[in-house]
Amino acid sequence: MVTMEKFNAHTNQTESHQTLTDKLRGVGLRATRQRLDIGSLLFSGKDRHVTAESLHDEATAAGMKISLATIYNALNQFTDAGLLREVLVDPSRTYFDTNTSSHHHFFNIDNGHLTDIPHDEINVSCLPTLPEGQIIDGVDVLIKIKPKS
Amino acid sequence: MVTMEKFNAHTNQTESHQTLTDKLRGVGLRATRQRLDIGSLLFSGKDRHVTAESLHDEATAAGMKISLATIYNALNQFTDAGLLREVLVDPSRTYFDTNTSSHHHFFNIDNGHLTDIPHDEINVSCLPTLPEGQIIDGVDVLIKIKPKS
DNA sequence: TTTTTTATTTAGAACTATTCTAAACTATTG
DNA sequence: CAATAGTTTAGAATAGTTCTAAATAAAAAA
Repeated sequence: MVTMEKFNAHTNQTESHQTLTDKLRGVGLRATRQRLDIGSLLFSGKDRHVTAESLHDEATAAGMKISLATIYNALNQFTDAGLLREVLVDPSRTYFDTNTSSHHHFFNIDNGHLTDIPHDEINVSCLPTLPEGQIIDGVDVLIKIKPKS
Repeated sequence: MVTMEKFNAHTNQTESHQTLTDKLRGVGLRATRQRLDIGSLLFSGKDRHVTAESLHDEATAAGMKISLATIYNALNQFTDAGLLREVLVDPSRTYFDTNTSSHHHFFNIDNGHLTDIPHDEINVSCLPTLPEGQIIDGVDVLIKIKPKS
């Protein structure tokens, strides 16, 4: 069997070093050694979830020399460029809600304001099968909003 | 018009100092001056969203002497007891996802693992009317799971 | 009651994730 | 190549939160 490059279902193109360079240039970022290294870890076919630290550890283990600050920079730049997406987990500035009934929230990313979405105005038809032996602890829906243009 | 105590739709009882004491005792917490003060700010009828800091500022402005550490303690204890609910916003340990398509997540609160929920396995019928002049920036659904008992 | 036990509060230190700073470095442009 | 504009980096700074251990207050026992 011949060695093949991996096919990426999201970008619809093979992920070689060259296309990674193109990908970075395409979003206005210079194809530096560090970004190529980071990109090679992130965009090699399968979908991944990483934190800055986990990625830094991984890069270090792979013998790549990249500072933690650069990892943070790159992750934020990739996210701004739409190459990554942030996942809301494990909040730092924690908001507490006196309404403990099942309901969800609008979060105004412009001014940080949080407002309730009445329980009956949103409907999560939650069919997904849970991983074996697991049960639901809670469901959070956050709709991030911002001022029109 | 006679002064009336506020009626709380959630607890189905009037919110006097006495019922606040009961409320705290009911969840196994001593009715200390600080917790009563904090409770009087939180549970006086209307639903609220607060952070530890905002509540501390508010308490201080109201002439209450409560340390920030105590505010944190109380908010966490109230939350553990089900009197408050945490809202996921403004993450600190940020997770980045290489899958930028619209999809959501399972978060295993036991071991911190994050897994994708395929796009077609969850459905948010999102009817709510947005506040005037606002548009949607993104929707996050996080289903927190844990091991069966 | 008074005493004893146990929970709570607190200031300040510690911690953790993240961003900032400013100097050294590197890619790109002319 | 030289100039310029973007990038990397170590380390300092910041912010939200938790921890520590001593002082205090509430509840239970006597």
